[in-house]
Amino acid sequence: MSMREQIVDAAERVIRDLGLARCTTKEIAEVAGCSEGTIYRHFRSKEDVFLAVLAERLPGLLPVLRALPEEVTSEGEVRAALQQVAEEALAFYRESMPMLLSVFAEPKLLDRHREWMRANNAGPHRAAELLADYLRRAQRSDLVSRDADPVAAAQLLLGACYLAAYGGVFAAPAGDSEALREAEAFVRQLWRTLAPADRPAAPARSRTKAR
Amino acid sequence: MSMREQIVDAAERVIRDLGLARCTTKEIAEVAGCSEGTIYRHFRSKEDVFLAVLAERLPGLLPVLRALPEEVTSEGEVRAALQQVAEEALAFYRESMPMLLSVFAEPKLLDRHREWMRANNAGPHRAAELLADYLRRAQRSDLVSRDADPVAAAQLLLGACYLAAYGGVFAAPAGDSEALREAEAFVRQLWRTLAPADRPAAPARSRTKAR
DNA sequence: TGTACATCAGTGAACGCGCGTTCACTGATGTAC
DNA sequence: TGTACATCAGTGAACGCGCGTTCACTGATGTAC
Repeated sequence: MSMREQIVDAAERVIRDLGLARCTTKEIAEVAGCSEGTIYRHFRSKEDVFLAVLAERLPGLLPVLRALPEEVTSEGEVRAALQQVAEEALAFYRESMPMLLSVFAEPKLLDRHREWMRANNAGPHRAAELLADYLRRAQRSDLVSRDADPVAAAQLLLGACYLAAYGGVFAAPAGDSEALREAEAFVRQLWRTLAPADRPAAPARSRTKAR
Repeated sequence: MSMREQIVDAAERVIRDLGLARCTTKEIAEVAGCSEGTIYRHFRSKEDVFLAVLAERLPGLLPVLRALPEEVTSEGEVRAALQQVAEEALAFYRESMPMLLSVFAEPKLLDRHREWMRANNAGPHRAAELLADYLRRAQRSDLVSRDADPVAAAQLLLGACYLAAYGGVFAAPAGDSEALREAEAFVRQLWRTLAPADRPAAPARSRTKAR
């Protein structure tokens, strides 16, 4: 692994362990196993290191959403897709939370990160858009009610995952695996409350049977 | 206004304007119109000033949720209540975002804030609980479908508001009033997608009877 | 009322510390002939 | 192969700066007699 990669890795770890405010060049160098001077052989400033962490080390949620199928063929598929999206979203938000939130403490860093996100057509709004697109396709195939607002539904699902992740990180900073499993189980149930509104097509049949 | 209040006000303004990382004792003193020494007549440390800001200057969302009526009498009432909750939640999250998020940059501060929240029985989970309680009461009065999971529904609604607020702050840090109005209009529509699942009474009168 | 003293919010210069950044230097590696 | 030189990632001591915090001091206000 190149020195540059080691430095970015180290910065990420320090941010997670000690917080952005305590992520100093000294600390990064120690974890990376190099001198502070070396950092400046690879980056113009500490801020550039942070930007590299944000750009290169944040797990992506968008790829998952871009991979949602073009053709929607069955109701079960929609259900499974929503469930998977919810799980991935929760994992992503939990993973990124410490870094995403810290950035708000330093407006200059936030500005540059925002600019990068805009240039790469990323950001929270894109996730909702992609999921809404999928729901619209499902609507066209009559697998989701035409009454439902795809944008609102996407926002509801992703928002619930986001809030669950935030609540988890807020309540238990360390990797509380029990709480995490609980949240995962909870998120898996979300579509049950959200979906009935989206599936009036199959109401009589499946619903009477199921209950 | 006492000097103490002036200092807390000043700290809040500086955090909003410059970010937590740039909120120094010098800056606070300048905005408060006193010397740096004066801050230490009223607070033991800078961290204590921040905690006072968090405890005393964050607008409350919980009071709104605690004010939800005990008795639920009509379907229109539920609709109006959900709409109001969504608007208040969006406003609260937008308002608090810069401070709530910054805290994650400084784990020590986060720890103390969390402890305070716990002691005061507050936090994100409480909001969802209170809203879920209300939905349960509505269920008991048959104004919301018994099939709906109140906890999930509460999480969906509040989560969507939270994500909308986050997206807003992320996309436009300054008070972009147009984007804000857009988000408000959007949030006002959320219950339309969420509620049908909770109100089988309205769309198909026969269904409630059937059960 | 006048005098002597006590109290205490507020001052601002000074402090030591830890930060991000610089730079003259080292030494391993590559290249020309 | 051996020799002379160039390159460049990495070093670590040193720098100046801005930070949070301290403390001897000021001066307005209150109180006792």
